[in-house]
Amino acid sequence: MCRLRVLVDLPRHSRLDAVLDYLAPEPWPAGTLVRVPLGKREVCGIVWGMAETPDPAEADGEAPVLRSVVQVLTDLPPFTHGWLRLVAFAASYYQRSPGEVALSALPPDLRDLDAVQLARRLKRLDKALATAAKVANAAAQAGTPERPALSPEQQQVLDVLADGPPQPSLLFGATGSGKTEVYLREAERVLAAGRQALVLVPEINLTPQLEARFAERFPARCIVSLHSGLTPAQRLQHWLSAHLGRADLVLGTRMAVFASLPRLGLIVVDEEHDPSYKQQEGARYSARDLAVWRGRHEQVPVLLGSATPSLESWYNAGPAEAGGGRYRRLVMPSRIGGGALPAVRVVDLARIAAQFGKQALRAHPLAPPLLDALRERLDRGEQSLVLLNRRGYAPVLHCTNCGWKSACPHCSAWRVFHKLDRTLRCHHCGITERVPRACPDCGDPDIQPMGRGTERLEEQLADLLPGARVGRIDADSTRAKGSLAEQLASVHAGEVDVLVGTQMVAKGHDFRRMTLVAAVQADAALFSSDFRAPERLFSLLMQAGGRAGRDAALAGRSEVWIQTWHPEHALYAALRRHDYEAFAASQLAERESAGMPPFSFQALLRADARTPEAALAFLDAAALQAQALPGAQEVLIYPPVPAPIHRIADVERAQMLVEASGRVTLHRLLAQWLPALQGLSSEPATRVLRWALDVDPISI
DNA sequence: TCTGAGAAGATC
DNA sequence: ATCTTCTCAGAG
Repeated sequence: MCRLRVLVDLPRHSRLDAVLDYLAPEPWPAGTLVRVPLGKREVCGIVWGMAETPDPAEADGEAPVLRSVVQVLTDLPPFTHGWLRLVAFAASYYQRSPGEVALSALPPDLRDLDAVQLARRLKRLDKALATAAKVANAAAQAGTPERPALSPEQQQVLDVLADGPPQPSLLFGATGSGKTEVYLREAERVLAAGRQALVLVPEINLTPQLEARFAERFPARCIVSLHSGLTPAQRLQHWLSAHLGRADLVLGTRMAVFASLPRLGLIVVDEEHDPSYKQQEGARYSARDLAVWRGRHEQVPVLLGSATPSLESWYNAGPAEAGGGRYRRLVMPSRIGGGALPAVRVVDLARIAAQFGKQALRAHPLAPPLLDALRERLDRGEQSLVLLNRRGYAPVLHCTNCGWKSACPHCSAWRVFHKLDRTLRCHHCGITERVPRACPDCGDPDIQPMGRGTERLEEQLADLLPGARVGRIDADSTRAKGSLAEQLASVHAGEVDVLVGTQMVAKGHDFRRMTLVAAVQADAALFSSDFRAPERLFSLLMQAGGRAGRDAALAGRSEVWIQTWHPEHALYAALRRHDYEAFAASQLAERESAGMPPFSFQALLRADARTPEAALAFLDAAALQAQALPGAQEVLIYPPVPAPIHRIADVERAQMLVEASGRVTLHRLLAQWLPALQGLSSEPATRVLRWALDVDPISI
């Protein structure tokens, strides 16, 4: 008999570390999948290692009586050492149990399978792969697909990438500069060497088109996707193909960073700046950061691509003297085909108001010159995109008589008016009600929408541009499965002249005949309390601008219009010149003088409770604990504050920021703090509904 | 006294 | 997380 240390899915705050000891008749290597008894249940576990002594129960009666492993899933090769190390690192860095990290990285279906069911699935997978291989072979016979000639910049980047030991690189390439072609060539090199490539994208929506491009380029290869939009069975099949080394290319969202890849040879993180790479619940990991770590430790190149890199990455790719030097910086400033970047026009709303009267601006959502520009596109048969990052008809309704507003009864937020189904919906807790006929407070029937969302903008544009076909793409219009693809296809087919959309259309989609992109209400982010808001705005506008003039022939007359009350703002000035570098430099200078990331490292402790007092009391007590820990002098603990939206679904949320100048300092404190926090949450005086620690938070 | 919701405790 | 045991209020 030997003792196996096994990872099971237990959250960290159960004082066990989610590594439990079990007996097995023979030893199994780390990474082996097993089924073990846990309380009254039988659960999936992963062998983490062998325990030192054979069985302490024999030596001393105090030790727990060990239970036996029920089943070993021998049909599945064990996880690689590299994968296990990734799990261990992620668990310790983000302060979760390795069991939770490991098990939540598996497809849910896999966790429920016993050996017999697994064998059946594997057989079916084998058949499916054999059929796919036949198709692939036939495709390969038909000849190798044509590859576009490389631009000098692409060639140069690829030359650098081919040179030297594997390392992380930041590919800073303008929209339309052909970053995807670089990914394809790098993948080609790696595949030819018999390795697997992992490609991460920020959103599920972006997988189909990228998958199509890879499939077109590598018709003989097995390509699978990995994201939460797959059916459980698909997800298991795709995951298994990767784990068995049968899939050559794995394309997925942040969860895919944990894909088991025995022959991993390359990791690409496309749009690396995108906040979606940060997991916002459970183990709050950054898939981009884990990708970099994984690449380093598996000695595999990591390619981070973006036209507007995160300031963290930009800094890391900067000169070593300035604290960077961690990533290689690769630059592709020009668009493929020599197309110019669209001209950026900043519309000063104050001047428009002076010129046309405030009334005109109130009645019309768009400044008259912008409206003219839209008409111009319409006359030429070109398309326009009008961006508004707010869905629904109006963000709030109000009563003109008594001042009532459509507050959500459960959240500290307004309910949004959706005209299509005449509802008031809270975008935070989801509560949906019919719009009242009259003011619920005073009975006055005159309740009016305030502000505007995409629905209203769509309606107003249809009014202002008679004859134009106005379409709208946002989370509401694409709720049904497949409807986003359908609507995008209709835009591509030229069935829409003016497209209204939220940020979901600003990302990645290629609209060939689009020559105008307008952001009508961008200013809010300029004065947000979140220090990352300007970075996100710049990136959104840059990316949106990248939708315009993708067709080199039309690039010359492509424009980005931005309506603002603050035309002098440095962000817009940099945007006008397409000058990310200047923007980044000014932001970094600001961050440095304020001691904010990337010049410091942060963690955010969040607490949810029934009352704001309880949430704050927990955090206050937590702060006292932290201050008593060794090394606390090197860590800055901010006072607890209510969250930006302090109440959601009748739960009060508060948070407390902790900051240190070094990763190690911060980490040392967190590691000691966590057990103490567990103690706090079991004391009546500081009891909360939930608490969570967010390491490297991206929204504060 | 009985019952059931919710808290507390354990999981190798 | 999930399952069991405990505990205390309110019904019978």
